[in-house]
Amino acid sequence: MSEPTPTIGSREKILDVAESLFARRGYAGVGLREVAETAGLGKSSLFHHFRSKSELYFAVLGRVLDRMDERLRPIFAGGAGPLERLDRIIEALIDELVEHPGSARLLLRALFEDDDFAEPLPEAEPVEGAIESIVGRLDALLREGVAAGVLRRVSTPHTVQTLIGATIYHFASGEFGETLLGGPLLSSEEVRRRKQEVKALLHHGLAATPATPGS
Amino acid sequence: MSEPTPTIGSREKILDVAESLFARRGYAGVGLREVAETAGLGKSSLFHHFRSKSELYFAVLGRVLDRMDERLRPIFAGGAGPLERLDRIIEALIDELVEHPGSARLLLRALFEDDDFAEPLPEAEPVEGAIESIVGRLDALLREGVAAGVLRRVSTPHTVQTLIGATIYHFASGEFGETLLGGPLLSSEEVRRRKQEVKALLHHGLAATPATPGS
DNA sequence: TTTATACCCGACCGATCGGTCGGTCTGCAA
DNA sequence: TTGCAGACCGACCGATCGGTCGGGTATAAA
Repeated sequence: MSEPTPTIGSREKILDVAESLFARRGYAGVGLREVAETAGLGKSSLFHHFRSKSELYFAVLGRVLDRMDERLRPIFAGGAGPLERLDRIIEALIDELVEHPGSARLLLRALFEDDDFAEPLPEAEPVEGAIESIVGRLDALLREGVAAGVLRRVSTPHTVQTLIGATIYHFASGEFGETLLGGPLLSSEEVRRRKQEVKALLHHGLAATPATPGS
Repeated sequence: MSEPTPTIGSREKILDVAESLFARRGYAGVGLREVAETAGLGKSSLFHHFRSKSELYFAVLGRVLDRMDERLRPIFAGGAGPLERLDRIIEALIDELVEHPGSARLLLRALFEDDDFAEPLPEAEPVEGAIESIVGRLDALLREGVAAGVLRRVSTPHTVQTLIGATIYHFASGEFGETLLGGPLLSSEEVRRRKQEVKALLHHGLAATPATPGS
């Protein structure tokens, strides 16, 4: 009676709490006791929904990647030109990172916390597949732009890395980024500015300059 | 007799080991027992050199930042034009990240693991100061370029973020980056390509385009 | 009314955590 | 020869870690 979500949603509540905590303090920095109690449960009840800590972690990561994929898929599949699709991908990616704070940190950590799990865990595979899928489509889009002559002859994997840095790292930078910008990272003004800066860098820095003689 | 560094250097050995481990698994993911034994000591001996885990951590970070500062300072202070100084900063930054693998991950983690330490620790202050100093000089250099008219009227803090992403994130990306590139991140060939890509993006994307009418 | 299932809990397990303590060994100065 | 300080160690501390276990409760099908 008192709870807004009486019984349904306990699993989602755990995922919400775990997403926030893992984003803030990383896999090793979060204890299951804190996750459970923040979600309003005893620690034992966690193991009713998730068999282990790593399964919970990859479930959180999977949910973040599913949201991202759902948002980006129609744009990748859209019929616009490569450069316009790239613009829309950047905007949608940033929108997703802003609407779900923590996603950026969680993803950034996932990209370079591979050493946390020495043995390859089976529950990690769908997550790795989802990352590969999104990154692969982004790389393909860049290749298409180069092939169509609308982008410079850049190394597309390096450009993928640069775009990840320009978006995911930026929104994961937390206090440091806010000190640098002198204000909140997620204000609509600063988000708009970030989109503009990244797109401008892309248009000036990646677009083929029609009048410039090639090297 | 058997040790190459008989007694002198035990502290440095600890710092070396801790740098590698903290870079790979983060602050919370590393136990002092492992640090000590990898350095060839008992755990108790660690506390003879460092009063606490956090003091060790910030000593490691401080050493990384000192190396970086020593390398970048003469370039910042040099007499070259802003654009050429920017090129040299990027090259020197990447050289430093390559010569000391782990630095990239350590620094990236430091930039967004602020939540690991809820209470402000006194030993963190010199580290924060060193970061602010380097970032401040980079920002000033970008401002100088804009003022001199050799750079577009970009937001300099946002551009700092982009450059951090393009350099530090890239060399921190580990297995993910190697999968993306299809080979080792630190091969001289791939390092050379990274420098070239970042500088090209900078020249095409940041340099003022003299013939283009402003918006 | 019985049985099955989902959900949740307190108590407990062995292991590991950061950190302390008392003490040993070595080299050097007095 | 003594004394002192730096370097090092094993044993131990309370706390917390991920995970298990047996049991309690509610709902719904049989």
